[in-house]
Amino acid sequence: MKNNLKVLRAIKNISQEELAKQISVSRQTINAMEKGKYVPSTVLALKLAKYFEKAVEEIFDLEDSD
Amino acid sequence: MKNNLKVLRAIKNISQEELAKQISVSRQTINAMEKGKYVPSTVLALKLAKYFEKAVEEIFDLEDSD
DNA sequence: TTCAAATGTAAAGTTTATTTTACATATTGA
DNA sequence: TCAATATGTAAAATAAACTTTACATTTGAA
Repeated sequence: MKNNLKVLRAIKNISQEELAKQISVSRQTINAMEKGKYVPSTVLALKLAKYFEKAVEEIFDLEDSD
Repeated sequence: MKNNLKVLRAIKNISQEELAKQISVSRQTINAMEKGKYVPSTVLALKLAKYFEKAVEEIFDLEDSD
């Protein structure tokens, strides 16, 4: 699964740390997600979607391997 | 986090087992989700959304406790 | 009422998400 | 250039997702 977090974050011009704070996770969790190192929980995905005012599907995308 | 899976499944009139097969998880995973026992991964949420032709937000809902 | 299918649940085990700490590198502004 | 801030990464620990097996209960149709 891939995602646009890095771009969305750039548009809002906030750091990984700031985003982490906003949605109450560690900075490493944000970093790891952006680097595609793991798949977040649905709660996290919904929080990110809410924060960026996007649909979950606009941020996260299934891949053939999923 | 809550969800409508039971209702959506009733509309399509398929069993937990059938749904499990469709999205390649165990029946217990479907059952546990419906019973609110745990939060699925985003991959699973996206697969369910695709299967039911709904947005993730139409199936899953954040609660204050999230 | 009876039988089969569907659902609920539980325990044990495996895998994966997430945290914490810590450090190295990159970037940027003064 | 210097210092601060941002990012990448890694290891160890914990929590949570998910599987498998197994069994009990419910439901619905013949």
